[in-house]
Amino acid sequence: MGKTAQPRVVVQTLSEVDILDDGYRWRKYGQKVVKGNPNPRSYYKCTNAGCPVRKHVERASHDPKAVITTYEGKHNHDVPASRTSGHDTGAAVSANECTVLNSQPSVATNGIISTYDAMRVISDQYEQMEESDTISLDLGVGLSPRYEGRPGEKLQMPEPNQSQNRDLQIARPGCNSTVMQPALGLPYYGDPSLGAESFRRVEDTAESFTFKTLPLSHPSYEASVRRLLMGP
DNA sequence: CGAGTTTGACCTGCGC
DNA sequence: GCGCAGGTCAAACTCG
Repeated sequence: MGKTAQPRVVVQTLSEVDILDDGYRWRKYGQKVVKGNPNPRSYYKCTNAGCPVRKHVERASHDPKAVITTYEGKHNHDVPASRTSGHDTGAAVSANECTVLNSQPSVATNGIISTYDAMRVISDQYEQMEESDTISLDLGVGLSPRYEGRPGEKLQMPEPNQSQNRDLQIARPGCNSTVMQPALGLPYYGDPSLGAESFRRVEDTAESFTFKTLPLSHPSYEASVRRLLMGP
């Protein structure tokens, strides 16, 4: 009973880079090939002294662009100063309500939302959740180079299913609008070795969140984050 | 020179 | 009880 069930956050990102800048500093401590996935999984610890948070990062087996990052534990410190600039996410969510945010104005610039932002929201949620809760985040990152530098442009995703994901949605289970949408064009959801497994767990463990954000031009990802942090 | 990564070995939990 | 798979450790190495 007195188990230290750490909150778990699953972030699913479409990106060609697997390192997501969530504002914290991480040290890699291992890498392992897991069964059912040809891509190795990397293990990271937060480098902050005394911070127990760990994360592992792996690519979905059938979509090289899909990166699944799982955070375990909760940061007991603030984000490193060099990475913070007191930017306002404008994405505060009431933990007790079903909320759907559109990734627009204050949250996203040019339809871009950063993992950092998402994590801030998640962090917020943490505060209100019991331990052992699991949060699922789904960050779809716009990949097509053709979007880059085209703010305000209507984004036409090659795959129609992805275009449905353009909203950032936060939903609480217990509300009937819980957003658990395996169908939303994320192939790895259907992969028994990944999605199904983790989501089954989500279901019997406790509450879960699904976060969907979209367009994010990955090569300029850091720049985007910086833009978000510092403003134009 | 220090911080971070790489990589193989080791440990542990779980299913058969 | 055994074997497999996932997770962690730690020494060697790399890079800024």
